[in-house]
Amino acid sequence: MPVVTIEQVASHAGKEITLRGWLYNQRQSGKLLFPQFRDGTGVIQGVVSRKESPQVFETLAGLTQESSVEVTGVVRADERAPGGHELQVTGVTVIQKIPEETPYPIQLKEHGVDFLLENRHLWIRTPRQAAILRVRDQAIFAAREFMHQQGYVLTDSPIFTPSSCEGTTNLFEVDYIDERKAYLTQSGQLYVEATAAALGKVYCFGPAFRAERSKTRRHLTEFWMLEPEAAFARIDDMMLLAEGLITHMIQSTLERCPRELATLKRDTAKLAAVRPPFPRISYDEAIELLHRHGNPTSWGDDFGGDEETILSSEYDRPVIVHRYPTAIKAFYMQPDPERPELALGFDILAPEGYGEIVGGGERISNYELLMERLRQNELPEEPFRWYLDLRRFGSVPHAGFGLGVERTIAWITGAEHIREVIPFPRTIYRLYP
RNA sequence: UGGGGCGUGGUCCAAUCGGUAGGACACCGCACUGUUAAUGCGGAUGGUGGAGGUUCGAGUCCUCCCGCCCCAGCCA
Repeated sequence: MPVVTIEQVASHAGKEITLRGWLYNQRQSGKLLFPQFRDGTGVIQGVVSRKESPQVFETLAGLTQESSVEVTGVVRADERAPGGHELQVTGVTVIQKIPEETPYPIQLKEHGVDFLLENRHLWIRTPRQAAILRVRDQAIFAAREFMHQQGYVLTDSPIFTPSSCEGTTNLFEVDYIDERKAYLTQSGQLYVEATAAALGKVYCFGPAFRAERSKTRRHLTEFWMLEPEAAFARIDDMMLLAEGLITHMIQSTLERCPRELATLKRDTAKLAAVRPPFPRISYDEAIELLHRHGNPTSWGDDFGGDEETILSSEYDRPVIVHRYPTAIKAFYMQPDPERPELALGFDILAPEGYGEIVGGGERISNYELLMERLRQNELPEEPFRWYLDLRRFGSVPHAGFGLGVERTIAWITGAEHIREVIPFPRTIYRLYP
């Protein structure tokens, strides 16, 4: 008896097969039983007649939701079944029955956020959550595929770091060996600047940690970033790369996850519109645009949620905002030679209110200027010695960016909250499960 | 870190002015040969986040604590 997955059943129509999985739900109608099985690849409805298979009927009828089973049956195309195919069950082996006294806690009805997050380890079994995690897998796969195609080498950055990367946000401090302190990285960028000088075009992909007390739907304390860095690259090269990366993530998800996006009821027309070129506007132009919309932000201010919403709602695809005032950007940003008060940096704002998904730009390659910026930002010199070395030994212009994986996936899936798009979200007040 | 809000059976909610804490779902049983979060009837279980206060009487009012959510800030 071939063991197949539910996503493969269509190609076994008319044949007897075996499925391994869980009892997702069950309905009874007189002498007919409609168990629904899931195995991680999908859900299929079974049908059992009491008259024809009394033993199988009794076994399944006594089973509780999410009990684990191995079922055998004949695959039949049937329009009445969700998914178009159903399983005429001929045999069932119970692997574990959940006792009636302690039923499975997640119902197919509505639940509150707190309860679901407290039961995240079980919540991920529901079709919507499983679909999100599959889209996450596809989007990440596509991102790495694209980077590889573009000739970028994966050189991951360390998680333990001796100090802050940007010095602005709060870091998680951990005990290291022998009473030393280490910090969880908030960005791998500084390290890919080093590997870029070694390998040319590189990127890192990994978690980043921020001890900020951010409590919005766009923030996690632990999240994933993809950070490319390339020697000799300029700001325009990076805008082009980011545009290509985002487009590839979107288009290949559309192509390879149509079922998941349908489960999520995502409006795919909005995603299909995401093609290069993305609109590019300067910070100056963005300020003008805001003023035309009656927003009072004055030149020199950074943009908040309201401003991002106004800017991104002008376009049907992500918008790139470039050349922000140096004062509101990180210490390592290269000033624009034509207007030193501006930094050669850019952000990409996702449509539909998903906010900033990319931030990047050119880095300072001059030793003296970088030293000056470290002092201005009151950062210690010692932990950055190696970083300064990069400006002493064959310094070249270079640029890169960071892409927030969860924000991007929240946008692709249409998730209300970023915490739904990572298997086990970590937020300021939640460390369980 | 500021501002706002919410904690009631396992879950989702209701409870008028301070006056007997209730329903639905889940679970169990019965009925139903095409159900789609099935439906109908019946059953058992079980709760006001915690401490104190006001009151004849507190889910409801007051104080403190705990937990969580939303918005802003910071950022990806």
